[in-house]
Amino acid sequence: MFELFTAHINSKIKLTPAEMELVISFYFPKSISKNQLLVQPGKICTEISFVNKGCLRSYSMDAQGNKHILQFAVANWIIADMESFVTGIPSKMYIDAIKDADLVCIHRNDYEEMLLAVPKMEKYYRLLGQSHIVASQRRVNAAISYTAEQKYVEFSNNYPDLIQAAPQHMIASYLGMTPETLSRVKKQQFKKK
Amino acid sequence: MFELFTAHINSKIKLTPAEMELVISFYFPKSISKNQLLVQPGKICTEISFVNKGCLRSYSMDAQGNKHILQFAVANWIIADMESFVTGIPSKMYIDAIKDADLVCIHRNDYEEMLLAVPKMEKYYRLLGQSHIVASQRRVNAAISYTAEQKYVEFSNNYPDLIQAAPQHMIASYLGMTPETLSRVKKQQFKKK
DNA sequence: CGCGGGTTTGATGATGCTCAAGCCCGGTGG
DNA sequence: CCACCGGGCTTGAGCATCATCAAACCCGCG
Repeated sequence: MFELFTAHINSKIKLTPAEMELVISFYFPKSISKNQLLVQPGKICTEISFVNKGCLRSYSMDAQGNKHILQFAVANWIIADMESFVTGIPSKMYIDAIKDADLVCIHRNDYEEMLLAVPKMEKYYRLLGQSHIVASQRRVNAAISYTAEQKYVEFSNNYPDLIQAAPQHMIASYLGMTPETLSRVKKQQFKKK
Repeated sequence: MFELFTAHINSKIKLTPAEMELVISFYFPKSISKNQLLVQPGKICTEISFVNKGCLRSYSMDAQGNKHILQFAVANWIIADMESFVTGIPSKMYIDAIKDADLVCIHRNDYEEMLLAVPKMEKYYRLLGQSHIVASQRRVNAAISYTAEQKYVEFSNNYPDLIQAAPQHMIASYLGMTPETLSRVKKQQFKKK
C-alpha cells in the first residue's frame, strides 16, 4: 500500500521505523478511476497526492473552453494545486486521472501537524520542492524560447515514458500547441531521419 | 546588512536570537553592480542569493543569441540556478544584475551544513519553494495559454513594480515575445481605454 | 457492422516574428 | 550650451509559424 511512498521518502531522508510509522499515520490511500476529478475550480485543493500507480494531470480551462495541461504526474510524483492548498483560496484548475490511479494523500488540515510531529519531513518536502523548481525552470524556458518542434523533441527526451502513457492531444496541450500542430511536427520529425 | 534577510526569515519561521546568529554566520553579503554576472554557462552555480536591494535576472541564450529571461528577482526574493546548485553540474544559464544590487548569499558547500546546524531552516526553504512553485505554475499557465496581450496584462497586474524597474525589452523577453510585439501590444492597450 | 474518439491532412487566416528605418531622449564631449 | 552619439522604443512592410475550421481516416469496441 505505502511501499512506494515510504521507499520514496527513504530515498531522500532517513527516518527510524517509528518515525515512518508516525508519518504514515497522517496519510491515507485513495484510488481514483480514469476521468475522475480530484480538484475542480471553485473548490479548495485539500490534499497533496503522491502517485503510486496510474497517471494524473492538472489543467486550466480558458474562456474558449480549451484545456491547458500544466503538469502530468506518474508514479513517484506528487500533484496538487499548491496555490489553493497553501493559501486556502478556491482552486482555478482541474486535476483528474488519465489512467486509473492509486494515490497516497495528506489532507491540508494534517499537513502542518505532520511536519511538527516529524520535522525531518520538512527536508523531504524541501527536496521535492527543489526538484519541482528545476522541472519548472526547464518547462518555462522551453515555453518561451522553443519552436513547436524543439518543444516536442525536448519533451520526448525528458519524458519518454509519458510519450507512451499520454494521448497525443494531451501532450500537445502540455506543450502549448494544438493537436494538429503536434501531428505535423511529428510527421516532419519522421521525414528527417 | 542582514536586516531585511533576518526579517524575511522571521516572517516565515520563529528562530531564537542564538539560532538566528548561527544562521547568519553561514551567509555572506555581496554587492554586484549593474551588468555584472553572477552565474554563467559552464560554471557551477555555487550560491543561493537573497536580494536585499536592486534587481537581478536569470536568462538563457539560444543558438541565435537571443536571451530568454526566466526570472527577475527584486528585494525579498531569492535567485539561483537550482539545477546547477543542487546537482553540481555546470549551469546553462546566466544571472546578472540589471540594477546595482546587494545580496545575502550562502555557498553550496555550507548549505546542507547550515540546515543541519539549524534544522528549522528546512521549513524556511520549504516555504520559499512553495512560493516559487505557485509563481511557476502561474507563469507556465500564462506561457502556454495566453495571447501576447493577455500575458502583458497578467504580468502588469502581478508585478506592477517590475513594470517600473525593468526595461521593456526585458519584460518582452520574460513574456516570450519580441520587443516589437510588446510595443504594439501596449499601444493597443492604450487605445482601448 | 457501425459508432465515436483520436489522429491526420488540407486550405485558409491570424498572430507574432524579422528586418529595416526612424524617433526619442539622456549622456558626453567639444 | 549645443551637437552628436547610442540605446531603447516605435513604426511599417513582408513573412513564417502556428491556429482554425473542416473533412477524411483509422481503429478499437459495442
